[in-house]
Amino acid sequence: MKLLVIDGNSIVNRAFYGIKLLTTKKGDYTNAIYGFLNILLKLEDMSKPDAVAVAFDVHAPTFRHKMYDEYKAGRHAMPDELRQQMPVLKNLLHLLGYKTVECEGWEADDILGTLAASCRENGDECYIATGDRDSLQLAHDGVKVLLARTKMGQAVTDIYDENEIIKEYGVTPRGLIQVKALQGDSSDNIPGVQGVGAKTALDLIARFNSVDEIYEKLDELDIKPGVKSKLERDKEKAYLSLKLGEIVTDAPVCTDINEYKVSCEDSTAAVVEMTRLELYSLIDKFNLDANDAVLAKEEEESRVITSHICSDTKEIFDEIEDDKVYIYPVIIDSSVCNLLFAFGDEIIDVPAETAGYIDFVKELFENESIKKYTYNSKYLHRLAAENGFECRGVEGDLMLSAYLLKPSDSKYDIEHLCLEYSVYLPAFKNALGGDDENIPLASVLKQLFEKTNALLEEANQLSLLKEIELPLSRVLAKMEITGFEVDKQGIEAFGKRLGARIEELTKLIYSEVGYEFNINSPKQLGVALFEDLALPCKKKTKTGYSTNAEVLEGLKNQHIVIDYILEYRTLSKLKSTYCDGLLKVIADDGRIHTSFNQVETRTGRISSLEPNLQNIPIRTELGREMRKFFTASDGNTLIDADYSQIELRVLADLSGDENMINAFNSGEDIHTITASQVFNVPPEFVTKQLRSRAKAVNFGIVYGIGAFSLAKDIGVSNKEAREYIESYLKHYSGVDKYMSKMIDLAKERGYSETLFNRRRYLPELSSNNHMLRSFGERVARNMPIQGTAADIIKIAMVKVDKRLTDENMKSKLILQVHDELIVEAPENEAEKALKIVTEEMENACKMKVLLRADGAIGKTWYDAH
DNA sequence: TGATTCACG
DNA sequence: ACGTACGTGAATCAA
Repeated sequence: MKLLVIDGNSIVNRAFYGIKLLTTKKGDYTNAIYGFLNILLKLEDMSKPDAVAVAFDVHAPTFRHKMYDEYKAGRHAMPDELRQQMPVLKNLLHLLGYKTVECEGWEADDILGTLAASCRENGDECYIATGDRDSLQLAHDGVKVLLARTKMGQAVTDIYDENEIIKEYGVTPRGLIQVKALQGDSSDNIPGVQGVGAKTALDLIARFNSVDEIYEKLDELDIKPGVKSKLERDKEKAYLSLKLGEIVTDAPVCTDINEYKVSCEDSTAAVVEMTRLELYSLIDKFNLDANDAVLAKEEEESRVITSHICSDTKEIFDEIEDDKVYIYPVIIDSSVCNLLFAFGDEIIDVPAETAGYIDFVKELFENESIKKYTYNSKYLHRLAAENGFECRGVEGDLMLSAYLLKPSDSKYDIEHLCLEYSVYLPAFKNALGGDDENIPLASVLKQLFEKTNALLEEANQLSLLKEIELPLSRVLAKMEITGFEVDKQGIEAFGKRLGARIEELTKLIYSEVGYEFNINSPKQLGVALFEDLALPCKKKTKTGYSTNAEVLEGLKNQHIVIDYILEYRTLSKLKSTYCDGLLKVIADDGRIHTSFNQVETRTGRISSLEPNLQNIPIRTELGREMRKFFTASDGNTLIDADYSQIELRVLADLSGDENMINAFNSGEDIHTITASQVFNVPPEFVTKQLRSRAKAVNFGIVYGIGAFSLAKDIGVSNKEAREYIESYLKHYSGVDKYMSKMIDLAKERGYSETLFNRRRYLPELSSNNHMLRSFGERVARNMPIQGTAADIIKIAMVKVDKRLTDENMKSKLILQVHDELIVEAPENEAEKALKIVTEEMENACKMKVLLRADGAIGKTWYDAH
């Protein structure tokens, strides 16, 4: 028997970069798919195998992720154009009857090694197809390597067997492993012997066969003294490298050749997919019949997705089977939407203007036993809440499912999900020639739910979805609709006051600089300060001088204009973002209705937009004034409760550090205790300055600290900062161990996760780029903490809402700011509401440390916080 | 559209 | 040798 094993990632890369971008008419990229299949045919032709296995890496490159611009450098990420093709290619391979092999935590390399070893054992022949020369070491006995490479712009594939390798390199394939052990390989983190490069290593092994033999009689061998001393020095490294470079042969994959026999069971499906991808030439090459596609197309056309506009809403209830219904809301504006109902291939459109629409929606929504599967459940809850009823029985929300599976994606629309989860998105055609693009979107809901649910179950995330995110979407909907009352006149007056002072400052700045310019333009400001006023420039940005507050602070005593500019900046920010910005979004009811985005952050926090109510000023007294305009409406008060040190408490719990747990349970101030321990002084001698430094260290630990940044933050030397961190980790040794464990675990699994199984994939961890990898490590330390805290307050929100409802209260949650909840309560309920909020926050979940929430009551946000 | 700046936890 | 703490959203300028 003969097995062909293909290094899928390596070959698909060759295909992608070797062929110019091709797309279908619709715009889907196909060049990697086209190239891969052509190479596959060529490889089969060369090796004439009885069976074929295509190995892929599961992790790093296939996960899309957002990243900061400064980390964009380096070639770590698979480009989007290629990434999109991966699931399509894998699907097509399956349709053609090929088996793919993937194994979480194992690289394609490991799979190649394992299959090659198994063939050798069983006396089977094996061809390894790859573009990576590292795999040459696998070639011996019946194992040959098909090396794909580019020679003078032409793709060629060379067959390497043992003799061929000896001819080219002068060493055996096993020798190549020895060479690598001496030479090292930075991309695989193999150290090698420092100072020994490819040439020396090859020469040594060609003459003396192996690392072992070299070290056995190092003294007697004819080796240059310089090289000899290097070898002596790095002996341990050489042996470590040998071990690291060892080929894995025990990946848990199927090694039964018979399982890899190619058998295409549904050639029609393959032809249809190739037709959809417009890869017509491949149909012939794979000996498929293009007529299949024509026939299938005819069939496809005969089972067109039909839709009709609902004439009588009773029809919907008649169609519902098994009490399940798939609803796709087509949002017209914030309070109007059409509902598309998907029943098999049939779509029923219920436009908002349908007679009795609201009554129908009410009847459907209030019936808890009809299980709703939808996309954007928050919108369904808004529709209900706006009309004074509830939407019950929501069991699924594709947007939330997709977010939990891949929180780093930026878009979760149905088109993207179909690509991601290999669901065919049919084009819509109806008898009337309509072209409502929403119809096919609705028609694939069921398939997408099937795929995503299986994945959620695999990731243990179903309870996170059902017990936290789904109930939360209803709470968020209600909060959006309730909104936050503001004092419009107050904001206007404040804005005018700011405007007057800004004008004064503008004139002062012009007269100091000597001419008029746009103070808001960092570019013009930079020229004014650093060229015309000749102030010393300390920092530059990509595009010119840096003029941020930190730089300006440093120039404060050099010129009076700096003070004017700093004040100008502060005031114009306040005016434009907060006064003018908020005035624009006050609704007719005198309230501000923010939108909460439940699928944005990569840590599990929610975000607030249009307007963002999570960044209303508080740190300076002037900015804090803004909060006086956020008010309770007539007869009501505001309850504001916030968690005390939730992230550090979460860290204490997750790390199980006894010292930190005791610190919290003692009830003393955590920063003071930390200061006392880190700086080795009794608690009563901890000065304000020491406490504030300890506080910075505490924060830094949560963020994945570096000495440099800590030093900058608290204004001490680099060395001192390093000592603080060391001392901290010595006193909180559980934290130290925990942090290392988090990084190792994330590297091993490819993601980090919270206490409630929220995941964040970290492809950065396997990057060769130092900056990027360090970033991944900091995130691996921070995400479980920030994410668990986010999970906890979400649980608290669901519980608070439930208590307020169950106890028939009029009090309502209106805002969340990460560790803070705000409730608007009738005056006579205030005390009770305060008790409920703090109680539910503190009892959201059981931890090794107590969770503490402090609450207050006030007429305005300013007073209540 | 991307870069810069700054508001929050 | 390298650059430097986690997570967001909005306003503004400049191309």
